[in-house]
Amino acid sequence: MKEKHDVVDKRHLRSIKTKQKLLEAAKEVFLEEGFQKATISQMIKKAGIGYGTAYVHFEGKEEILMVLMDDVMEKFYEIAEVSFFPKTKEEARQIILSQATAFLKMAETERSMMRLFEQAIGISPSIATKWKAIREKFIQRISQDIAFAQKNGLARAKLNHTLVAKGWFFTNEMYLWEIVRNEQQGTVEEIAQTMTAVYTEGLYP
Amino acid sequence: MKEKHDVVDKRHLRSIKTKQKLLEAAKEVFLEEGFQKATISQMIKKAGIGYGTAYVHFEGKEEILMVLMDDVMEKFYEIAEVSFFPKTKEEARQIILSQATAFLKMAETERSMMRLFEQAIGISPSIATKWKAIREKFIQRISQDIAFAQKNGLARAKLNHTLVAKGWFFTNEMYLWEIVRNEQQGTVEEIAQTMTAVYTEGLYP
DNA sequence: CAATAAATATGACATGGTGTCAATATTATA
DNA sequence: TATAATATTGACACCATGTCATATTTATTG
Repeated sequence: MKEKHDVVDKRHLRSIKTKQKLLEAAKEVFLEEGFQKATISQMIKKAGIGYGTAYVHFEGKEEILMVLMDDVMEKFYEIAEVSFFPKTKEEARQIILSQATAFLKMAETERSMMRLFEQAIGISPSIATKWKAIREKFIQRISQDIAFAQKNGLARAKLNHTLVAKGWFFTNEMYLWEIVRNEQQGTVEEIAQTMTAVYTEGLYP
Repeated sequence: MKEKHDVVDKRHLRSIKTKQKLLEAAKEVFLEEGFQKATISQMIKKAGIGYGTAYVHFEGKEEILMVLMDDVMEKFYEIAEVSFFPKTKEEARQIILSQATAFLKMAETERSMMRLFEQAIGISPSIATKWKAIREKFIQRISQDIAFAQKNGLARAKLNHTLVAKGWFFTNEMYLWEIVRNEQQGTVEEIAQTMTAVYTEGLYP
């Protein structure tokens, strides 16, 4: 006798496959058309399923994109997790630089998805919330790092660490979008280096 | 005999008044409903004009908001124009601080309009372009100021002034939106002071 | 192995917004 | 007054959305 929890119902399997077909088709349509212009009709046509079926699996375009964004999100969270225990200003600079570089590199490797994301953030509150969570995560993390450096006498103690963290992340984020849009001048490395230089000199005496 | 260029045609006047009525109604609807939910039907109803009339005067929602944004835009441009000829690091800090404060104050005084603007930027490319122009203006201006300070030996010369300018503006801009959304912690003054402290310490040796 | 139940898929339909355009009304000019 | 130019209008065609009664497929029961 087969174990219930290991085997998937034949019909549940059908459901999963339909959902998968839709997700794949949706991704193509999103990338071809952008978030606004993409329609459910295009997706279901490409997936070879019925119109109403899309609404069985998702509440609408937004939710479909939310799911598609999940693995990109995961990568951002990984970057945010990097540990930070510098003993010198120079060590701090290096850690910060490499984290900033990794962050900005995401814009290049995930450009097409991030482009979609940017459009969607402006349109869909639920997707905006998703991005906001990432922002919070980074800010909280950076804030913590600054507090650590301040306790160790490395960073200027009079500065409000939360405000500094926000400011630093904001610069990173805006550059991220700029790179996503392909509007930046210079390489990611150059940008990261310049940003980091001003920031570390500003924060560490 | 009346001068042609001084007198407005009676019918042209009618046109202008209709347009004006529409703009006023549109502003109300936009503020009540937000950019997305606002519809032409609501606006023409409130303005007491016919549906097609809206499309005679504007190409659509976007263009209406563009016009409504113009005076806010003007104020931003004024802030960008402040002259910058510091002779000491401290003098620079003060000028930068007051400009940053003025910039962030805009978020408070024009909150409702800026909120609309933020939504619209995500949705309408033409409005995004309008904002981008402001951003360019500021960045160009800041960039110039940094170059000036570098020439006078006030600012670290090795830094790419355009990249630094962007980074600095980006922090300002993101805080602006945060304040617009009413999500900020602390007062505008606090934020401006902290941002400016890190920035000037980072840029000026 | 029916018969019945449960889960899944479907597309026609109602709704609501957009932008257009032929017709109408108003104002200017001959 | 007749005619031309300008401005306004709302009905209409179009398109996307989300819902729902119906159909189809799979599971279970006696």
